Amino acid sequence: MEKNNESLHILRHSTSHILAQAVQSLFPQAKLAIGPSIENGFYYDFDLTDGHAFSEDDLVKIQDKMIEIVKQNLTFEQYLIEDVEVKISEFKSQGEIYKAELLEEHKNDNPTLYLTKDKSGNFLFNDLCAGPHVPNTTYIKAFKLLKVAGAYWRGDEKNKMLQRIYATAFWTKDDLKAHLDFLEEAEKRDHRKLGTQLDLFSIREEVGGGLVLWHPNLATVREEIENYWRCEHRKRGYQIVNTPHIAKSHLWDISGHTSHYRDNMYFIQDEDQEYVLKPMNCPFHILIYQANRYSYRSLPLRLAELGTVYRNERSGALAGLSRVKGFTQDDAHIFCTPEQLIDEINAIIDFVSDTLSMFGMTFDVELSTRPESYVGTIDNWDKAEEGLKKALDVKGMKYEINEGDGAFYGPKIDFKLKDAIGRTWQGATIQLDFNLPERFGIKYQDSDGQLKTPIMLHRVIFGSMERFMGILIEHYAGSFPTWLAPTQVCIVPISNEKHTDFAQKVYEKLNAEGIRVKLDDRSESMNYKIREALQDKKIPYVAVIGDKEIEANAVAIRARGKGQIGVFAIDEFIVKLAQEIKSKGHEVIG
RNA sequence: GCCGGUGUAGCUCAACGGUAGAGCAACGGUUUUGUAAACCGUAGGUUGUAGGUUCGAUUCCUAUCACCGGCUCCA
Repeated sequence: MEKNNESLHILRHSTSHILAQAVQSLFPQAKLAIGPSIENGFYYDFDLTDGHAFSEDDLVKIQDKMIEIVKQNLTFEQYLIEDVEVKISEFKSQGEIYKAELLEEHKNDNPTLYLTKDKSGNFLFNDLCAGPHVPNTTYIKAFKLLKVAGAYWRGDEKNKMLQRIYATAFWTKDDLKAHLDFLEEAEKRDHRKLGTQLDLFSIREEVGGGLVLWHPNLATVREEIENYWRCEHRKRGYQIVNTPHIAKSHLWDISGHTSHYRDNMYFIQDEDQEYVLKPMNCPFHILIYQANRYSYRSLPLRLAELGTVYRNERSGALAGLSRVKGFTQDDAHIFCTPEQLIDEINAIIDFVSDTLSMFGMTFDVELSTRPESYVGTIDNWDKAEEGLKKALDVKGMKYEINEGDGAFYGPKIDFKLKDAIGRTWQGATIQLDFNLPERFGIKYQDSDGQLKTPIMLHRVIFGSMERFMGILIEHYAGSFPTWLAPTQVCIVPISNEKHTDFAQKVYEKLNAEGIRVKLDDRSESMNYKIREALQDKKIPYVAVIGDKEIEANAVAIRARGKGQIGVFAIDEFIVKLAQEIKSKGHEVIG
């Protein structure tokens, strides 16, 4: 059997059968649901009908049992189900209701069973499965059970919650070890850990889950990114606006939020007037549009805002900076004519792609279509979905279709960013909306003199500042490039007594140039300060100052992760540092 | 919201029925350093919160808040 990526899925799927066999042998009451291969591993869902919950200890026992089964050198054999109805009732009588349900669905697809058989030809276990599998268990050499989690049968929260065991398998022990090492490495990059370690942000119980306190360090990173964002928007023809945090409920009745987004909204009662804490910025931008008359010549109108919104999330959904209740969207709304639409969408795709590639990030694209709860006519929705598809096709971008995942007012193009652990997060999104302009009755005057309804695009590049920072922290593993680093240079005098005066002058000089610099004149050893600055605080540069440097009017530079890189005249260092900062991520010094 | 797990000093962890201990950080002192952890000392906690069981609770039980791994949902 050739050992490539495709066959790895087969190996994993086969290992999942062994997992099921082990579980049923240790827990005869366990009923089998499904056990597919997934990216980086596989899982199997079980219904432990007696309410027992798999523990860490159980995982060890199950893993041992699997090793025992594998050692028996069993063969996998396919078996065609001849009488489906008989097998369904057999499954039912065994209590295998999930298998029965699956077989019922696949009864016209020539369903097969896979059996594991020992050397004497005894069948030990069977599972409804289309296959294929590895020929026998000698192929299964390197696997590990990772974690237990709850999962709804068929992913529907109306169904029973099953217990899912996540695991992984590889062709060799070395491959397995490499993957486990990767997971460990990813854990170190977790933005929540780095957030504490680097004093970036905190989330306090007293404030509430999903509400972020930005510490000075992360606020600095954000400031740099926002400055870049503003500058880039002006270049690309956007105008920047600001809008309030609350508005009367009536505004959200017009937009449709009170009926389609209610569960996510916070309401504020003020005497007999009800207000809503804004979950989105769009209605405000529409009102700004309404303040003036527009013609086809003056469109597109591009309004951008770093708008802070609040959304009530289901309690289990919150996660670090990735999923919060209060967040700032780098939002924009573009009002345009149908003729301008494709160019506008393409310009946004370029904007997203330019921005993400500046950070060296990769992304996948998805097109999300009409959800169950929506406003507007099917005709408008079809037009909108076609428009987005056309724009993506013109760009030649590859994308997946995500049925029913659009916003309630329009379909969207989503850009999925990967975090350190390989989880994907929605970052940038472009949403095409024929509906809100109609609901608010906004118009423009076309070349034929007629008043027409403009098309509206909602879009974000970073998604939210919070989530993007989370991804950024993990992306850089906390070692921000110089332009973003909260502290860019740490000055370390070798002897406080002899060198601090000069170090102070260097500090003032760098500070006057707008460089984020710190002088470490604590009574600590030089080695300690260097280690703390470079390793713990992940500051890009340490400037060491001693007799020789004072003599030469210079600084000895040590760079994060690189060690000593040389002695620079102070002015030369400043020039190079400024170049590096300006380059936004490209290393100049060294 | 659901399933499972976890909340002990600023951080990382220990003790697990007999009223809490370490390392790092902090603070004080000594040291003044030539390139990734100098030395000594001090202080710091109603063990997330509220109830309950018990002679006695950080430890057991219940509720609640928060976090973690997932599911569902989403920027």
